[in-house]
Order: sequence, then structure tokens, then C-alpha cells
Amino acid sequence: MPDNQFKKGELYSFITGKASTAIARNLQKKFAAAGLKITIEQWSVLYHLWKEDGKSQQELCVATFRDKPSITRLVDNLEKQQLVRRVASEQDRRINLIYVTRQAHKLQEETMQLAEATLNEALDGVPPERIDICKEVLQVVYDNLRNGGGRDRKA
Amino acid sequence: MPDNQFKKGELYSFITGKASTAIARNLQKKFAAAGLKITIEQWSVLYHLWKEDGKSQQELCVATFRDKPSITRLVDNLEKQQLVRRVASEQDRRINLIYVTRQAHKLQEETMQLAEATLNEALDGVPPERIDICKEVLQVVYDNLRNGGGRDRKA
DNA sequence: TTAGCTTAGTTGTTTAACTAACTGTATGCC
DNA sequence: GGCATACAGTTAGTTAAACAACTAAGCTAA
Repeated sequence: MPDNQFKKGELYSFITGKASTAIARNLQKKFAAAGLKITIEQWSVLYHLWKEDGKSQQELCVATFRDKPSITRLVDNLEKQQLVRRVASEQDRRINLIYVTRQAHKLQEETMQLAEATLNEALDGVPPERIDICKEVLQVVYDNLRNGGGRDRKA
Repeated sequence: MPDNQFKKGELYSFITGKASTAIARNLQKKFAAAGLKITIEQWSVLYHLWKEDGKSQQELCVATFRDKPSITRLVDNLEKQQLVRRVASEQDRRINLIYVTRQAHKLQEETMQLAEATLNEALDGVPPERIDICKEVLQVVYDNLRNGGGRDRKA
């Protein structure tokens, strides 16, 4: 155990993730303002399907850092909005492969632009090298906690 | 608008706050393992009351970065568990002042130690100066987005 | 004093997260 | 083949978040 790397009273914002909450809320508002009726969580699923369509729900769990029930319901809601389709795998009938619909495909460009705009606002005035350091630190945090704190992820 | 400070494909973890989610889940597990029946969100309210007891719900909104309905319900649940009491202000009868109970006071030391342990695990191997940079970047992100993206907060 | 506005908090509805318990399918071994 | 086990996904129940609409109390000013 390293010695105490932070003062008391500074615990709070690290734990609560104020910054990422602010980013998510900002982006959600941009979606709403643009008349896009999707949530950030739904967008995060679509984001990974745009990168590679036809992922299984299990793969979406890993990609989006969510557990199985969360993905079941996100896919339920995306399916209701006709943004994705569940297709049973031919090879393994336990598996649902998730495909984006044409409608969802049309959302890609606009939502990605909005996401970039949010990040540009968020990082305005921060030098690139400091952004890199921040990202690296957050990645280490994630890696440090992944094993031992996770659920529904590989042991 | 600065030029693009990040490559496509790196949007994702910044937006989703994987690191802070991992921290929160790790701490929640520590609470459960210690037999403490409180959620991270409830703890975040208690955290601010331990710093200064008798805050109004409105003050808790600002401190915890939550909106009014969220605080109403968190206080509801904390009250059910007899961890806080609502006391109507004498000066202004619209205001509820929230006080921790003796029971909640007893949780302070143990939960703060668990929170520190989580942060020590999370930041293991990260040099202090990089932690500082990361915190500063996240603070700038928060400040950049606070006005224009917020709700129920001062204009 | 009373009408209009502001502020503090509550309620209702939808979406999502977490946990646990469950169904159905595949696999491996005897 | 038949049984145990592992795996993919679903269902149920509680807690929380976002948003809108609401009540009650205080403030201001004609």
C-alpha cells in the first residue's frame, strides 16, 4: 500500500465522477435539443455496434462495462424504438446477435458530432499533453480495480 | 473552438466515466463486505453532513451535484434507515435542515477508511504529480460544462 | 393587502443499475 | 444416451437519475 496520495476532503470528486457526470448530462441535453430521442446509455450501445455490428449481448456487456440485465433492458428499449434487432445466432441458439437498423445507422454521424462537440467544450483550454496524462491515469485506475471489483467480467 | 484534441475512438471512456464507475462499484462492494447497508449515493449525502451537519436539502443538491428530486428521495431513504432526520427550519418553514443521527455518526470513520482504501487501490502505482494533473483536468472539465449544461444549479 | 414571482421541497413517470434467482442451450464426461 | 456443469440471456425487486408538474411558503411591490 503506497502512502496516502491525496488529502482528506479530496476523496469526494474522484469517487463521484463529477466530470464524467457533467459530460454525460451535457451530451444528453445536446441529444434532446437536436430532437434525438435516445439516452446516453442507449447511445453507448449503438456506439459499439457502429464500430462492429452483430455483437452478442455478452460482448456488449464487456464493451459497455455493464452487466447482463442492464444490456437486456437496453436492448429491449432499443428494439422497441426499432433501432436494433435481436437475431438468434445460427451456431449457438443461446446467443442473440444485435444488429443496428437503417434508422439507427442514420443517427451515427449526428450523434458522433454532438459527442465531439461536448468533448471539445469539456476540454477547452486543456493542453493535449495534460489530457493524455489524465486519460492514462484513468485507464490505470480502471485496470487497478477491474480485477477484484468487477462483476460479470472474466475472472 | 480548439482543434481536435483527441482521436475518434477515444471518445468513449471519457464520456462513460469508466474509472469513476469502477471506483464507485469497488467502494460499494467494500460497504457490502463490511455489512454496511448503505449505497454510495447515500454515503455521498452523509459525507457532506459529516463535514457540516444541518444542511438544507438545497445545499445538499449543490454539494452532491444532484437535483432536488434525487435529494428528496435519498433523504427519504436515509430517514427510513434512521440515519438522518428532517427538521423544519425555524426561520423559513420551507426549508428542511438535515441532521445525521447517532447511528449515522458511527458509520463515519469506517466508511471513510474504506473510501481511502478504494482510492489507494485505484491509484496504486500512479505518481502523485500525475494524480494532481488528472484532478486538475477533471476540475476544468467540470467547470467548462457547469454553466450551460446544468440544471437546478445557480445560473 | 393582495397579486405575481421566487424558492424549497414533493410527487409521478420513465430509464437505468445492481443483485439474485431463474430458463434454456451447449458441452464434456461417464 | 444421460447427467453435471457452464454459459447466454431474462425476470423480479430495490435504489437511483432525469424531467416535468406540482404544493407550500416567503418576498416584492402596486
